[in-house]
Amino acid sequence: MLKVYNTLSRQKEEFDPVEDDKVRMYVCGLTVQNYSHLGHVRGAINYDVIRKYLRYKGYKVTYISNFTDINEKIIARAELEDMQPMALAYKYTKAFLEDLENLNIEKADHYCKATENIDAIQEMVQTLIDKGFAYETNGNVYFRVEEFEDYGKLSGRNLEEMIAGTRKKVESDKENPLDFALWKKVDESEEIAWDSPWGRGWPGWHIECSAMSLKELGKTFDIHGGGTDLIFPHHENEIAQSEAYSGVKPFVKYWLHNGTVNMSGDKMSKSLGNFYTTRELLEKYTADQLRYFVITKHYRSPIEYSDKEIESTNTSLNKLINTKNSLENVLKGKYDFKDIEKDVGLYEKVKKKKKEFLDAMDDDFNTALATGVLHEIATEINKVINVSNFVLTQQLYNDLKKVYNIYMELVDILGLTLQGEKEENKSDKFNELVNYILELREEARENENWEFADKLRDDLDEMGIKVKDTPRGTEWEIN
RNA sequence: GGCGGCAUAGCCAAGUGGUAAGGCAGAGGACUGCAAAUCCUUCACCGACGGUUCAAAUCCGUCUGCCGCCUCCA
Repeated sequence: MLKVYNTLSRQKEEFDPVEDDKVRMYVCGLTVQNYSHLGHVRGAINYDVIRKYLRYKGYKVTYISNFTDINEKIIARAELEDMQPMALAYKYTKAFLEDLENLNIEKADHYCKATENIDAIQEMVQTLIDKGFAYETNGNVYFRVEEFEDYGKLSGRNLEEMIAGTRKKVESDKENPLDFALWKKVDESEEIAWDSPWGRGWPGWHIECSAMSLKELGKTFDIHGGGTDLIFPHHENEIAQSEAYSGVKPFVKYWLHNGTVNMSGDKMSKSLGNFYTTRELLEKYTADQLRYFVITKHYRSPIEYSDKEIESTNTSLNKLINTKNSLENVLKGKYDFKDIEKDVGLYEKVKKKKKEFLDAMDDDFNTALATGVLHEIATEINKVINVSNFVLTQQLYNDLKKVYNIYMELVDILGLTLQGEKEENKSDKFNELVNYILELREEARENENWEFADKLRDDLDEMGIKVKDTPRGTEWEIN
């Protein structure tokens, strides 16, 4: 039974979607004003795994995400880069989609953009005004938070306290300092703006997500995800305007929030400037390495990024890769079967571990625990195939094949490939050549010409080809 | 100041009532011509102080420290 931690109730709840076999989820995307960074990627990886696991559980998952492609930040950045705002938004939208591709993160089923949903947004704003939940003043439209009795239910705040705690007096045309903008008037000189019943302007930040998720997923959908830093005000406001608009509660059944990525003690963010872009990271690390770094921590915990830590998890990941490679080498069938009775019970052990893995995932997507189980499986496999007296029987071969399938099935859920860094460089000719060199080395070893044998190995190593004399014979890989 | 969260070995990190998964680093050993890979062994008085309980890392209280949000943020 799957349990998920719901920010709304602040506890784990049994997952029970609106429709039995379907899951509709919406994940807040980003403002496409710059290249994405690890903070965005962390969330994207978390929800990618969640989506994969839900699908594994048999749900048909609809995954929607968005791009905020018009606001002050985009305009400001466009000026900086001397581009048209729309062109800038396009540039970084494209860049982000490329990043996802390079990270082996599945694309959303549909991405919506604020600028393509102005009509839906305006319709929503107008309805909120008609219902008395919003008011227009001086070309701005604000949501009247006091009209919405549940305001604060997601973030655990109440209006009185918040008003009392308001830091400074904002002189504005709002009735209440906590009222938030649904529609923002913009200066006449602004090239990009839309006409509306309230004057030329832009959508407020929160309204786009409400309008688009309602449009794509309906008045009540299952999962809404985003970073913990979006709980207030963004998601709080989404609830208020969505439920006020539709009259249907709840807007979302399960609110999921992933932790932030910190660096040197502070949240990695564009405004603080302490971030690595995804592109920078991908120059140094593989998609698997970044993903593994992320999923060895629980999705709700904050992560402290450091090069040292990611190097350490890379070593850990290598063990999983090595196990896969060794297993594949065995299954390639170049070993003769010995006709003896020998059941090492590997398959049974791995089946048990698989259940542990799935239990971990059922417990609020505990990928940290699950990867631990994966390591235990790898150790069990290594114990069988990496021994000096390795004997392959038909029965063991069959078991290893089943075990391999389980191993990769679980690895797939996590979205890992366990591909070595440059597997694609292995062409047939290349394989042939390396194997030929290793034959020469084998001859040298038989003649105890260690010097030459080691030279071949060292030279190959320098070219990035690692040679290993395993109990099963010599194997090699690119790294 | 308000709201929320966290504090587990040198480091990272699971674990929410029955005396601590996993990984990195370290130490010792096995295997190897030497390596690499792999395996085995070893490595925690669970921030402090009280309380509840037969039993607490796990529940309650106080304290200390850290983080997020309250302004744009994944």
